Amino acid sequence: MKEVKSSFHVSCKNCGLQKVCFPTGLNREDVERLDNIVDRRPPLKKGVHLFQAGDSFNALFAIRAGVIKLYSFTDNGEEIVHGFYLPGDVLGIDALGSRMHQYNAMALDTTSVCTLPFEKLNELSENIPNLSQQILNVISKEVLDGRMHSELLIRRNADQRVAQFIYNMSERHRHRGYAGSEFRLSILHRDVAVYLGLTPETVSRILAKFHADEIVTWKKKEVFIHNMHRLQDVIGMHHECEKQTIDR
Amino acid sequence: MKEVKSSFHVSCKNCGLQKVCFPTGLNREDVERLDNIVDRRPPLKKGVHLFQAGDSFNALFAIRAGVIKLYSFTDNGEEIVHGFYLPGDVLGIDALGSRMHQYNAMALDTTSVCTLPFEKLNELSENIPNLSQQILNVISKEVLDGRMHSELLIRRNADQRVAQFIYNMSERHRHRGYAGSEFRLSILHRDVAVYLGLTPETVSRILAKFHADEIVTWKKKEVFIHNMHRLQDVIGMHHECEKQTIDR
DNA sequence: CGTTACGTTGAAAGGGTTCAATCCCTGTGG
DNA sequence: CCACAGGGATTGAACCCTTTCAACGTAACG
Repeated sequence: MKEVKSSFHVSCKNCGLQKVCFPTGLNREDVERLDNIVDRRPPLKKGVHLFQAGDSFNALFAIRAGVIKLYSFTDNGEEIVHGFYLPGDVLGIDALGSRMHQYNAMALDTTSVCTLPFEKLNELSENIPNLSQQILNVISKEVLDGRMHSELLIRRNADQRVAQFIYNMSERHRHRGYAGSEFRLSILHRDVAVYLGLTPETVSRILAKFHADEIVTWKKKEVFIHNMHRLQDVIGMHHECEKQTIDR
Repeated sequence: MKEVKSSFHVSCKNCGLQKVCFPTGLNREDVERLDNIVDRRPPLKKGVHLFQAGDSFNALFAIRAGVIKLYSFTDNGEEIVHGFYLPGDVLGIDALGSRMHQYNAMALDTTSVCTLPFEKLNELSENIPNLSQQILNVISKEVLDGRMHSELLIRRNADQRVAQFIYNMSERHRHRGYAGSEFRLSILHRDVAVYLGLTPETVSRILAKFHADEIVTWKKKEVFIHNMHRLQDVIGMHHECEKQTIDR
């Protein structure tokens, strides 16, 4: 092992996110081939854009560390937050049709990203059948995510939205091998409010209530879920069986 | 011309929806090849399901005539309407990842559908480069549609939602070569309400107001837009330039 | 011609927003 | 090292839009 790679040069093979990210269901050899087309760059600093609406599309991006906010603006300049992308998530699907990014992607914290040049990915998928299905999976996740977001906005009151958001984040962390009841979340309450279609004031009041009720505490950037059971009760979940992988 | 084909046997080549549907950007010969894999069946009667959540996925569907409602239910049994599919629209994207339909698709009126077996479509797309991009376009449209739905739900009040819905329907009809200011819409107000995250009562009141203000009349299944300008004003649109293709 | 589901209209209640003041954390510069 | 600035978070009170509940009207279907 003669080359010492810095942390942002971890290969797919050695990446802990394989189960969440792209290579799911690929064999060792194919992961190697995927690895060869991946372009890794120094981390993005907080507040920097990975891409912006109007940028031409060249590649999909897989998050290795950090958080990315995908957002846009309405005609009258109000911000819309479409989602938050965690390590293992794939970003850039919005540009697949028009070959131009439709939304803005901003790092909310120091964020490392793997770049997957789309042309090379396509060439590769001609030889790796599982890969094209994998691409469909990633896209499909994006579609379902949008639908779940709509569902949240239509049929849930403010309490339920906030509870569902925290619960989803918990599941996503758990799915990545972290503790589901205690994690760091570098997302402003303000951004969560916009994502949930609420005002920052409302979110603040609800978090205060959850804290007082000893359900969840979210102070600074640390989330503690004190009572998962009651959190699920707020959402209206039936919690017979513990498992259920909801992602983004 | 020795074989007389009934109306639901129109070939892609002779279909008026080419610009809206799949074959966009394919040459004459490729359309022919696509045509050969398309499976056409007798129309679905009102209330019949094209597919239901849990059905295994075999094919994408292109609407030739009629309307399809895509919907599901929340954990506590409330209906969620994800969208309405008009002639030229492609349905079934929700199943691309899991190979199983996630939602229910019901005909709201007598509806003709072209079935595009997915395996055959994939084989074909290996030889027709434009076709795979075309598939991406269709998927991408689905993603963007979901995001636009969310945007509607987050940042618009009831008046604006109803106005936007009618305006979008108008654009979609216009895009298909029909009059944009006067069209038939076989969608229950109740379903629109669910789609917009409102109650039927609210939608009813708003439509009454739009009628009284001589902006839009929607009685029975006929929509008349009396004043497109004021409709756009309700939405908050800037209407310098008339064009802008918003689809679904 | 009756039944059923959809649509309409009214009045009251409630959940979330709005507006405004204050607090608090972080980062910056003296 | 401390003071200050600025953006985000918090808290309170009034308001308003949408929902809810209930009653009635009406269109479609057998």
